[in-house]
Amino acid sequence: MDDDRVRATETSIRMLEGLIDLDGEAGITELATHLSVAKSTVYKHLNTLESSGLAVKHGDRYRIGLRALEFGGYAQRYDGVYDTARPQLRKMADETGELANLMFEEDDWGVYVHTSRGENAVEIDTQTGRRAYLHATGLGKAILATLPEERVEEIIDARGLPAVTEHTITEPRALFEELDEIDATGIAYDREECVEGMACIARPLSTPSERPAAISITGPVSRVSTGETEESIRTVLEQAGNVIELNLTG
Amino acid sequence: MDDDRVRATETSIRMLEGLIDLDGEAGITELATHLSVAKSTVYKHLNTLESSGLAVKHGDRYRIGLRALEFGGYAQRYDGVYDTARPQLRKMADETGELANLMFEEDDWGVYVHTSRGENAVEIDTQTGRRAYLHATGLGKAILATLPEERVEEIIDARGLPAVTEHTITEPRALFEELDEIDATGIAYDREECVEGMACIARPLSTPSERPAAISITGPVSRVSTGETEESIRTVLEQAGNVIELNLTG
DNA sequence: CGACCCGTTCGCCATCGAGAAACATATAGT
DNA sequence: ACTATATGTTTCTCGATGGCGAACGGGTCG
Repeated sequence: MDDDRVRATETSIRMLEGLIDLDGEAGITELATHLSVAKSTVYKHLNTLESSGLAVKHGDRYRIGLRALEFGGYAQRYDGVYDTARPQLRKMADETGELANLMFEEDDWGVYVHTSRGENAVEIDTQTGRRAYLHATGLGKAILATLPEERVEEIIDARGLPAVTEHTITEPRALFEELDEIDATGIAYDREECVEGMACIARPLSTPSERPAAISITGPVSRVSTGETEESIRTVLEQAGNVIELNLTG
Repeated sequence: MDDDRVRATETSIRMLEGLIDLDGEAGITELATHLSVAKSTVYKHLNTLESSGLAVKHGDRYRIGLRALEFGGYAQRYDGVYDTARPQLRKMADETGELANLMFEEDDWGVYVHTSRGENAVEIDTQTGRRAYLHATGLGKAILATLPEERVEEIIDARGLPAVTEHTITEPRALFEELDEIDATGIAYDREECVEGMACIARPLSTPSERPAAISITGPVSRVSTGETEESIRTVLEQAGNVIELNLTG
């Protein structure tokens, strides 16, 4: 039965998604045609969203409002992992000069929750809140490695194993093998599986929170994947991870 | 007429707010009694919110989902100010050792959009997305100083001038006087007007974006408000602000 | 084992969300 | 200057649906 959902809420959310599709900003007619609904419907929904701060009106154009950020903040911080990890990410970024990331698993997705940029950090899009396939990033694989096999199956069923680049693992068999190895070594590697030319070294976090998490360092293959730096990045990850885990259990 | 709003959407949003009220986490019955609506209603709304990622179910408890963070990210970044300011905030934090903040005005509120912590940064709550009265913070006053008088009147009408601490400006007269001074000097001070014991030095940002913004350094009165450091913080703010403005107009 | 408490399901009804079309207002074209 | 066209706003109508209350079923605690 589809009767345990509220359609009006769903369309309101579709409005927000529509705004994103239309480069984050749209007028009423524009959004109405994009979503194939009546103008008056869009009008009422945007009005409602605006009065709660989830949308913002500027002239005749609408955008997503900062209120969403407030809600997001609660999602981000409720278990303390974010707050604890944040200074460590910064330290990681400083020590390596690269890009440090924190990811949570939620709803079968990997969600980038925070990033910290070192001096030479690459400029790739790790916008806070962005979702990524768990099997296609070092962070995601690190997370998957901590989950029971059935859970991983579930996630595969839900999201599939699409190829994000030509190096992405797309075979369940291969994925499970790698997860075993990650579980054994405690470190996950990603060599251009997520972004062409980029590599990523990740480490799962073992926290009291029920929300799976991982941290990583990302950079160009040329820098991150060479034996020497790889070694030092691993220790940076290890230390930062230990500190985070200690702070959370202590 | 109240007919140009969507009630179902409003109640969905009330559910999210309710979750916050209940310490970020609640069961269905709990939330139903808190909001004084039928259990089945809460059930349907949370179900809907969950399937879009705005809520997350863990066992029988619901929380706000990280999807909100994704939406918030778009609100944060659409005009480029956030991305441009971020590295400068970090620099400000490093150079002063204190807490650096970025605030936007939206919907007559001041919204904390990013913070960067220096070595000695105080641990106060500047959670991303948090809203604050514009008249009661250095950041807010810096923003108000850039707005036309009518706009400031509007904001006062909408949000009032409540006393946040005993030092908060609560008289329109006094506020406008200070805004004039801020406008003349380009710097806004806040001495315990927002948080007891804390001072804040802020500077408005003049950007191509129609969204008013300001940056600041916050710290204990004892450190921030003494002549010498105050001086150096001012120059740090000035420089960072210039760089941001230059990057955005260039 | 029974009394509760919770999430879930069911069925009902007045409400209200959604659409279509008319209206108002601004901008562009000739 | 005056259409023509686009947009946001309003109105109206109708069927769907949101919200309720009550019943169900599965835990848990005494």
